[in-house]
Amino acid sequence: MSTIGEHEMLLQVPEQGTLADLATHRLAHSIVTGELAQGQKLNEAELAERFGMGRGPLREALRHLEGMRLVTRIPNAGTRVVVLDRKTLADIYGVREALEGMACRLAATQMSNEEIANLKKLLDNHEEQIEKVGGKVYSQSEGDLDFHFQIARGSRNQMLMDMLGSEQYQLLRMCRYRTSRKATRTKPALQQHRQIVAALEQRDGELAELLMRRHIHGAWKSISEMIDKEEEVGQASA
Amino acid sequence: MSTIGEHEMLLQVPEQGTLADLATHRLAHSIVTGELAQGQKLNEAELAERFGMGRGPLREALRHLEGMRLVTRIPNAGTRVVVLDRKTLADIYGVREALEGMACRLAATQMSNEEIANLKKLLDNHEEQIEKVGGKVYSQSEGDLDFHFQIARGSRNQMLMDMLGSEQYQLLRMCRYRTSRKATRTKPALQQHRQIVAALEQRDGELAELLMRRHIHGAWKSISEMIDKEEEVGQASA
DNA sequence: TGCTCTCCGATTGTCGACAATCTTGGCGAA
DNA sequence: TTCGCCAAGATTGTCGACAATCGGAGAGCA
Repeated sequence: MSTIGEHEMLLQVPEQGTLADLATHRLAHSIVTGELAQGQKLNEAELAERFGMGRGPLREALRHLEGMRLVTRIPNAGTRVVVLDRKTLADIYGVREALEGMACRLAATQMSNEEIANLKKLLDNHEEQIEKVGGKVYSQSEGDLDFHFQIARGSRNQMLMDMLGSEQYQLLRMCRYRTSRKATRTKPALQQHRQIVAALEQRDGELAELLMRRHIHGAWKSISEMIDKEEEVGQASA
Repeated sequence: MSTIGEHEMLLQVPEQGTLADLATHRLAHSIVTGELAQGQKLNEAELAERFGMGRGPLREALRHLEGMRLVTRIPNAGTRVVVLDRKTLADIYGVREALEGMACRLAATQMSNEEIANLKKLLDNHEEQIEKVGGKVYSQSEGDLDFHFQIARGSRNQMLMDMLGSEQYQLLRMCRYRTSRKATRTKPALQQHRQIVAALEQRDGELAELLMRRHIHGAWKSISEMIDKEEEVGQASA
């Protein structure tokens, strides 16, 4: 239907449900955007007061976040925001390559013509935003996530969608926020996205998988280099 | 080190931690083994009393299980054991094919010679158990899970290990319990396992991945047929 | 001066009770 | 008879207080 606001799906936003769900959402957002620093300790009482709720719901939220791997919990020692070191990111991107490649292969046979058309429109919007000075880098990054999520959805594999989109894989978004501010590599990424859509249009699953794997592999190499540089300046200033 | 008792890793058993962790463990076990039927509603007060704890820790446990996808929770309407229908199982096995194939490919270059040797011993034990009337089918099934988990560990990819082993993927064990009582297909499965280990010994990642994918694909076909038959008799008796 | 041990504050873990919401059974009207 | 509405029971959601445990500051001793 609509091609805009789809990334709402990535974090079922309204959360009209329980306070615990609300807290989960707010905390996840704070962690993903870096508002809460990596490794920072999360004080239950303090957070509960800030959110205007008791500690019960908040503890449930922390348990939920633990399941999402956004926090680490040690009994009797508190909960901390997860730390994304180089090895962890490498592992994530490796898994992503396998899962998103698979999603692409399935999507090539499962997506409707209309869905593929919408995907093209999404890329058009994306390009438009890039043209006007990159728009806010924010929406650009989220737009990219939209693209990947739409393909995951196109696979018609619920487990895959769960792992790549709705909950399990928030770590990715976290990584994006950390790295995508540099906002390099958007042009070639868009080009690769178009290639992938073309493969989907031709219903060529093998090619689509190959292109997606290559795309993600390239993204990882780019991010990896970025981390290297950051570590260098980190070393220099230390 | 030891090749026995390794499947303890699959459900960090001791759980000397909090009551919530204990409840998580006990509930997960009950669900996986089928002691709690699929779709059954979980009453908080009742379970809390049975486990001799308050509702607080129990609710945290349910939140954790929700993250593991072992239960489904609907606000103000309670928590239910997840239902593994045919589509869900198909999705799971599809994802498994991608992830375990990847694990195998990585393991071929990452595992030490000693680890591979231990893997062979594991299969010897496995064969022994099959010879003596199949032993308890239980340990046989768990032994198979051990095999797969050892390879996941051999990938040296923590995210992969998490997804395949320690927490996220309990659904698989649940499925095993439901289907493996029939205990067919153990001989060919063992044969395939040996082929995989041989590929690992030769450090042939591509071959190892291919064999693992084929192995899992075969397992799904076998289980799929089993479900078909069950549905037939179900239809007949209805 | 440096190390250890102890005690205290802070934080987490747990419980019981209360409020909000949903479900169900019964009653009355069309 | 059947449909819809209402009330009572049951269940979930939430809160505040208490107990258990941990980390750290400071005193005491070598």
